Amino acid sequence: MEIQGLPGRVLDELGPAIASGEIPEGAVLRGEELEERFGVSRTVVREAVRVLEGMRLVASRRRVGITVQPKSLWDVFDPMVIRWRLAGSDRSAQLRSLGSLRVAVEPAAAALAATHASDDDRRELSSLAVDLTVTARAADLKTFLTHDIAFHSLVLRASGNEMFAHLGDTVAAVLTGRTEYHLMPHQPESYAIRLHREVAEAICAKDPAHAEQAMRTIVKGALDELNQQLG
Amino acid sequence: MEIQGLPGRVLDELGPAIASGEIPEGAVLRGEELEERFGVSRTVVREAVRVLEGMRLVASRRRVGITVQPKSLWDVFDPMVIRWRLAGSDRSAQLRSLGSLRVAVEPAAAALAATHASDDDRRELSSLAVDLTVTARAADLKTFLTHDIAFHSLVLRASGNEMFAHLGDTVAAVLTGRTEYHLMPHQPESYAIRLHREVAEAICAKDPAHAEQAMRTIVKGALDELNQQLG
DNA sequence: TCGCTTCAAAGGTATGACGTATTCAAGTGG
DNA sequence: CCACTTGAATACGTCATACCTTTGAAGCGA
Repeated sequence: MEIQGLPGRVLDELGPAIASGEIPEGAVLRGEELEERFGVSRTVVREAVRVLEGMRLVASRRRVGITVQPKSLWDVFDPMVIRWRLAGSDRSAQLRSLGSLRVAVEPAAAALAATHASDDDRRELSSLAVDLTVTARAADLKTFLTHDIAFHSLVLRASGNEMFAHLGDTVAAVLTGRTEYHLMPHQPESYAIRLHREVAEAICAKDPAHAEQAMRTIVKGALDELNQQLG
Repeated sequence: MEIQGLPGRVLDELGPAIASGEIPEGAVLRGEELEERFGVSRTVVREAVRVLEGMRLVASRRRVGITVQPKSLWDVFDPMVIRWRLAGSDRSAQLRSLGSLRVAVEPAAAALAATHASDDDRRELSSLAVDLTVTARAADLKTFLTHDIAFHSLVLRASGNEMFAHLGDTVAAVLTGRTEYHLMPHQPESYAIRLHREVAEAICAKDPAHAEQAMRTIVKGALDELNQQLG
């Protein structure tokens, strides 16, 4: 849960309902209705609605009520919105969007990391690449996922760009979702593993072009695979 | 103003103060203190704080107060946060981050637009490229900015990726900020203009590679220029 | 039919009361 | 002298109520 207390509980039910389209665009909710539905006071409902308003999921107007905004206005980069959509019926659309985003961002992040990463980051990256190889051979999907997330997050963080770094959690959500919904080959491909090591080596060798190219191959492969599985 | 009513007023003052670092990380505010400072009731303060909490700018804990979160936790993709940082002392850092993001995203968006754009989008894009040429010759900076924003927003939208599309407003803020703070050559360069036309033509000709390459040259040029001006 | 008035519905704000977690410190025992 | 317990102070959390403001829509009259 991201936000605490009763408003958090309301958000955890209302947010996914809206993000998944269960409550459609243009639907109108009344505050009193929500109070009854969740058995909480006006204060709590209002605070929850304010947060949703901050994400542009809803807008509140006098004499009308709380209306669900058209999707095009939603803050699709908000981590909560992303999580809610990944959990709901919009999952595949969200995964596609995130896939394209990864193809755009991660190669650039890898290139930047090759020039900006600290020595510690470079060492950690090499270490993670080895871990990936080992856990892949052992077919230990759970640990593999952990290391995969750590690897991609670290590259994003090492890029030195705060916005790229912030996408680490989102990428983590994508990778997790991919394994959870069995959208992944049961045995991690050795080719992908080799590419991860290539990325790590290129970043250690301060070779931006190579790091970018290898990372692009990784994320493009992931996107192709996704499109194949989703039809 | 993004959020209405008194909470919006509080946000418009508190948000920028936090985002600009005027109120530093780790600082602790008390609700009562904010009530007095803004002359509003608990209700209003609490709702404003909830929104800030949704952006991860602050966290509220019992017996402690409202503490400003470390920057690394902020939702740096939230449009409000971006605007606040662009308006404050963090402006140059924010512009750099956004510059790198553009280099990553816009070429990818251009490539996608070349294959996904509708015929209407393609026509509109050609038209905007012409408008850009004309207003650049006339040295009409204000109108030029309008068309420039329209051009880049349209490419992002035409990519068919909702997340890319959502970055349109952010790019608009960057372009606007660039002219406002005189970080732009007084007369738009003819080279950049030619590249814009190249992008439009490539998208119309359904040539993803060319569109991507031309757009990359544009945004890389913008980033170089920015780095030059900021030292 | 058009335009004005009036009314009521729904959110917006203020305030008082009470609940509750959390911290800090005093006190206690070893 | 240290560690643990205990209690009270503090600041947020929640509820309930009252009243204000806005605004859509019904109703009325010209």
